[in-house]
Amino acid sequence: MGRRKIEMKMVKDSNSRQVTFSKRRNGLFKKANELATLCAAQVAIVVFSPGGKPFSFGHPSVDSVAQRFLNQYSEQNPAEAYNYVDPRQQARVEKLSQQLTDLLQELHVEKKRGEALDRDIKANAMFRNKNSIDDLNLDELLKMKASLEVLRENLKGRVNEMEASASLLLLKQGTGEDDDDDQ
Amino acid sequence: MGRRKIEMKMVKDSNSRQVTFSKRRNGLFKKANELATLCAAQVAIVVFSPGGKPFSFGHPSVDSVAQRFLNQYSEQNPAEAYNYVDPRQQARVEKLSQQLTDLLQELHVEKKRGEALDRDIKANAMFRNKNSIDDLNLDELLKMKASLEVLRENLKGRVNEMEASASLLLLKQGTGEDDDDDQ
DNA sequence: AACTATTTATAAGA
DNA sequence: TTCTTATAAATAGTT
Repeated sequence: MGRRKIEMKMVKDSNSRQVTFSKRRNGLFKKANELATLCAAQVAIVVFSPGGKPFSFGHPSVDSVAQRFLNQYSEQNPAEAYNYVDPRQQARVEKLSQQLTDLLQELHVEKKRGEALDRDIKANAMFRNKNSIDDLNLDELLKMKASLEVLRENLKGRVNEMEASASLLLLKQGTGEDDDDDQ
Repeated sequence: MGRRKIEMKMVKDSNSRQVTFSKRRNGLFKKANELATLCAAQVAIVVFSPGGKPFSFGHPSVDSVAQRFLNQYSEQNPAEAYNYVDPRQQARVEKLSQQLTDLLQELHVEKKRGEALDRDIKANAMFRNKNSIDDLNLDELLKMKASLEVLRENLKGRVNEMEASASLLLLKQGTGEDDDDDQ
């Protein structure tokens, strides 16, 4: 967006990448602020720059949103009463987290596979269209494509839900800090 | 942005607000994805809609970014001598653990099926290459259609299984649904 | 869910 | 980094 359209690949040049990161981080936080303002929504964002520096945006604060996220699952759990985490429990959570990460990785592969299939079907449809051999089959193919897209959307949602569920087990102690950190 | 510029105040009409929320949430997540892709950055977003439903975006995942963020602030973590484990949390962890085990089992099956699908797709591609565009006839088109239908059935089955398995991971109600709205 | 007239974001350049 | 500007992208209002 701008003088030229750019490929959605990692910007190779380290300097340009840093510039792009700064600009887009600002843009992202601005959008988040607008979303919160216009819609009375709560938003929390944490970003690590390519250099590993943390930035955050929160409305009303990262901490409050994280707490709310937590409370959804801990119900009336008076978790704030103790900050200690049993090492065995911690180890277990970490193991679960690792498994979940692996799982998400696998699901990511599945998604890629689905996208490849989409491309195949699309190519097929275009090919047919160009040669206008069989419009009925083209229509069927497009319907199939739409159906696959719905399935894939469902899958995507499930992954998000899993991530949210897992977050819970990990967001334990208070976050501290809310609005903008710095580089 | 659009037909008219709008004031940066909460949208009063509940319906419009919901529409705006959906559109802008999508926009925000897209921007976040671009930031992560272009800049090799890690990004986590949690949003609560005006209706109170949570949505999240994470690259590589919400929990990994949250962990990294939280670790920065847990340096002075006292780790009391309590040996108490909240039973509810313990139950959650055990339940999740079991579900993950089940899910991993299913994924193993899915992997095999995915490999078969890959072979099908490759065969299809070869089939298409072998026959020049000009030679494509109705018979071949029908074969291709049949083949694609088989592929769709396979994929549908795989996604259904994944959805069923993933559902087990849902600890509570209303965790973001898929990608859609709420109120 | 789609469609556009506009506004906004931003890539490249200074 | 900040500004400028040409262009790409997002989206408000509409159907």
